[in-house]
Amino acid sequence: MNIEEFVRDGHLTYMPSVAVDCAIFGFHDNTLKILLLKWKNLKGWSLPGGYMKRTEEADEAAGRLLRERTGLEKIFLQQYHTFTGIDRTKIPGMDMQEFGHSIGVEIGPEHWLRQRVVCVGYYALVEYSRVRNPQADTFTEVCEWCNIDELPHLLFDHKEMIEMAVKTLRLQLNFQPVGLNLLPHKFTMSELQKLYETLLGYPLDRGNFRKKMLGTGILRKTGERPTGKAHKAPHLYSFNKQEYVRSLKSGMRFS
Amino acid sequence: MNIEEFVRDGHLTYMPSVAVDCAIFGFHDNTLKILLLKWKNLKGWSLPGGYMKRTEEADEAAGRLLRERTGLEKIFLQQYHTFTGIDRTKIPGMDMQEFGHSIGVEIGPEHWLRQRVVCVGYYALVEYSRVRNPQADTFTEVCEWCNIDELPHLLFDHKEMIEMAVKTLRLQLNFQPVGLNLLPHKFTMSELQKLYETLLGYPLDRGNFRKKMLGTGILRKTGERPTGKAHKAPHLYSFNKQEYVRSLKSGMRFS
DNA sequence: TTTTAATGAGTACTATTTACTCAATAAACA
DNA sequence: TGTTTATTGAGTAAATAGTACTCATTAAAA
Repeated sequence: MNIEEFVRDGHLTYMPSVAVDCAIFGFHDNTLKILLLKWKNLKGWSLPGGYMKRTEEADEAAGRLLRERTGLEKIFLQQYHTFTGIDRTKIPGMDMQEFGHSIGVEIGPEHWLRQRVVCVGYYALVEYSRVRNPQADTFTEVCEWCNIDELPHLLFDHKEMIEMAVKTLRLQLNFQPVGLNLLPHKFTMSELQKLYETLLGYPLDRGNFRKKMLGTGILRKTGERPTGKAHKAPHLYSFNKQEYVRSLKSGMRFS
Repeated sequence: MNIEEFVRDGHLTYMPSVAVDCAIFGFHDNTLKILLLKWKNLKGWSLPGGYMKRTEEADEAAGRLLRERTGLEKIFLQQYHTFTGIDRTKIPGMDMQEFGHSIGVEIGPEHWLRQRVVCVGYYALVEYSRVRNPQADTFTEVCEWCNIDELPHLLFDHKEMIEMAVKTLRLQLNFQPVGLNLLPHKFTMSELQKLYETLLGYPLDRGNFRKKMLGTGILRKTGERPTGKAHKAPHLYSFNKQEYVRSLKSGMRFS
């Protein structure tokens, strides 16, 4: 669907007042990253998102968006909050009419795009390296990873959305398979620790982290020890998924 | 707004595809209770809920509903999930036309009430005794407390909604001021323990619970010891709200 | 060959949790 | 009126978990 079609007939396919936005998290170079879109005619970035189709539920809409941006299927995806601010999509200093002109279409006063939109927020956890060529959408020109603590200027209420998503991710660390979904299949103990430290926001004792992690039984030694880097080669681990999920049910705890 | 007005012009006041439902919890006789509505023309019960006004945000809508049913203001209220199932408001064996006739109004095929509705779910915690005379709404005839494990037949997707609300409440026990909002101002240690046991779903050791609770510093001895009942008179406690909120930030833990 | 920085493993100490015991007490009972 | 009963307040010992370390090992770099 191109822009003209979307502006004219979008309301036939989509619900005009319900959207889904998706905070897609990745972990790389010991840093939490998020996938953002740079808009064509607005000076700012946003989360990937879009209207909900009339024929789909929110989970499906979020999955579709994730697929469209990353090409990935069957990704860990969680609804975390619904945003309903009255003027949440308003852009300071620009009205919808102007925006229409900037993209070359007419958006009259009764146009369906003028309706108030509530937005169901999701967060997704993806393995960073699997996202090869993230795709922008109709209204955007760049889709790329941004460090979570070096965010660009964000449009709409997306700053608040990201803050809330990160906060939720932190709280869910002991109840959701965060490591399993953010790390590659094989990883070192240090990488796992760095992920926890990044999300918790404070350092952990190396020996105790190691002891506790191994104690939970959620890790499997692969036997490999990747050489090539300086110093002693670390073991490579992978998750014992069954045991991980079982552990989460009673709630792990790292402090 | 009466039924005729609502059916005819409701879409001018309300967003036709966004609603809010509210799981209102109370605690009485050592039992978790929820406030439910019995419908006039449908054989079943539902959560209090309603369309979101065009001029209000979800939090405000939930607050309004809570006020309309219970008469209470400034109640602990938390969004917990948004429900978007395609046929979530469908009633097996009855279509909207029939329903319209049953309440004496005409609901044609293009009527605004036919639109798909997504629903933002909230849960509220109220002090049971403060709810004196819960009020039914336009479509319902009874509004009353039900035991959480003796639920009547529920309409729409409200069984799922309640289950999810209870699950959320359990998970939030250590992060939200659940005791503070569900218990009366003054309460005994046993009552507090019963609340925790009810929500957690398993018994706790009395001595250890007491020791830990007093250790957190969130309780204040009132000095009173209510007499009149059999056996040794227990102390009455109230919450030290500041300390409670502070404790929750780092997350309490009862297992 | 030596140095360096990181890993794997372990240890002593502290704090918390768990599973109990026991005296005190207020109403109910005989 | 004295005794019984159920419940409360308080405390303890043992087991478990968490904290702050040390130290030998090792692979690449100097």
